[in-house]
Amino acid sequence: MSSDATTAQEALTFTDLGLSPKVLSAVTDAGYTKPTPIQAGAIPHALLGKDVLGIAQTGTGKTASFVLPMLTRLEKGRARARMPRTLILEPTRELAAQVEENFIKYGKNHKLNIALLIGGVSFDEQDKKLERGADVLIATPGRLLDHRERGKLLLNGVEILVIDEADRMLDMGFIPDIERICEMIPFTRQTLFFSATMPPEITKLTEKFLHAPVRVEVSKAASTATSITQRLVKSGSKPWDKRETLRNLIKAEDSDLKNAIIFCNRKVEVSELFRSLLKHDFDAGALHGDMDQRARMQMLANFRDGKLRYLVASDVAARGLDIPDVSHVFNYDVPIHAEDYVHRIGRTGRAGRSGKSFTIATRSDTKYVDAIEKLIGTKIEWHDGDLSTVTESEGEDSPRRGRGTPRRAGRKDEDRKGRGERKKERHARHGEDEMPETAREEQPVAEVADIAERRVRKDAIRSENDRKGSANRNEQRGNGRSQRDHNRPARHRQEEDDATVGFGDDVPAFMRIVAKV
DNA sequence: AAAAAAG
Repeated sequence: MSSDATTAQEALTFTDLGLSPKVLSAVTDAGYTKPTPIQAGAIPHALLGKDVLGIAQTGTGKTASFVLPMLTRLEKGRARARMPRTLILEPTRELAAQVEENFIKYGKNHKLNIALLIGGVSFDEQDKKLERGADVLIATPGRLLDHRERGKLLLNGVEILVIDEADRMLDMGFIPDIERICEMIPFTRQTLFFSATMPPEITKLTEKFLHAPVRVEVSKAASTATSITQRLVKSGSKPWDKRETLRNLIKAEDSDLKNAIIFCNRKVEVSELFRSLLKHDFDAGALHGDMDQRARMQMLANFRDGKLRYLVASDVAARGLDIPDVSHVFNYDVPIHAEDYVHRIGRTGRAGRSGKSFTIATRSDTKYVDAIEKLIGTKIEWHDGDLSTVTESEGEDSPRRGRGTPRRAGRKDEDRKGRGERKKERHARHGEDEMPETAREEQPVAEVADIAERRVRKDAIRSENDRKGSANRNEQRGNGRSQRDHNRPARHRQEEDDATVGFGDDVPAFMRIVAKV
């Protein structure tokens, strides 16, 4: 490590950093004048072609700290077919897409070919972009290696390599892939390496793949602790109890609540809660890794644009996602790993705003709550009395839940069961009148993803209609429906027809229709 | 007890 980049950041503006006029003009147009500490520290060195080790959390302006100097450096030279000039590795598809957006935003004065290589979407378009010659290649590791193995991609022309969120890659078991990829790229490259923390494995990686890096360390966004109000909320431990707790909480917060991310620990819970909220007329979307990629993208976009007020999500959304104005974070489940708590609540209180987080806790969560409090170094206040006052509803063996009703099945269980058996179980559950309404809303992940996807399609059709400004909606609708829809079972088609009733510009009506299903 | 990523 050569030097710590300590500069008088107060005095700095973007014009002092050595960026090209094209980049500066895009930065100005985006409304920024003053670089963040990580930007001020990293950009001058990155522009000189040095390796950079950036230690910074998300939300510190880290992305621009590599995007801006890369754009400046890319102005010289051209990309050749199948030989990208730069490569950015990201741990999740959403983060990769977010980086692409940054390149589009700040690269608007450049003529750049940007290729996004992520899983869950078709190869064709990605192949075409590679063939054309990519100046910027943004990828998740799996899909990148897939392209390489198919011979569509040569990495020996890469001039700049960015490894982002390295510690998260480690958590996700990507390090062997990262090492493989690093070894495919000539060592004459420049490497920009970012991590929020520096566990020993990551330090080893930097020693192996970075050459005399400039270390830029940014203290944790001091705002996190101060601008987020944190509360614990007691709840009975049954799913219907927790859902009711959540609904009451949301309603009580209504006047303060602009929008909220609601985190669950598991994908099935995301699906269940999502459906439940729709049923109760909440303006909700869902996001987890088993959903169709288009649905994932659309849900996130709609939440960002304010078309959805609530986003029920797994930890895929816990880190790094840049959604500027989230007023509330609800933890429907206490995260099992304390660090995840910090990442989750960090989705609110961003950019100097204040935020609120509520964590629903049951008796069995005590030890996880303790671990969180230990990690953050403070006790979290209870919102409305602690768990000693909570009343648990009946257990699973009780008549309330009914005989033989299986406990919530994990995905593996679901997969092992035949269709018929699952159907039988659903029928059994529906026969139980005394069971709370919300307790019945169980639905395999795939089906919810399917619903999500149909919503996405409707949304797409709607924007298409808006764009054309057509007078004849019915005709448009007919045209907009794909062949696949006609192949759907009648019940689904019916839903879709229902859903298009009252297709207005003001109200996303399709949501309420889905809720009636 | 989970999630993420290549199918």
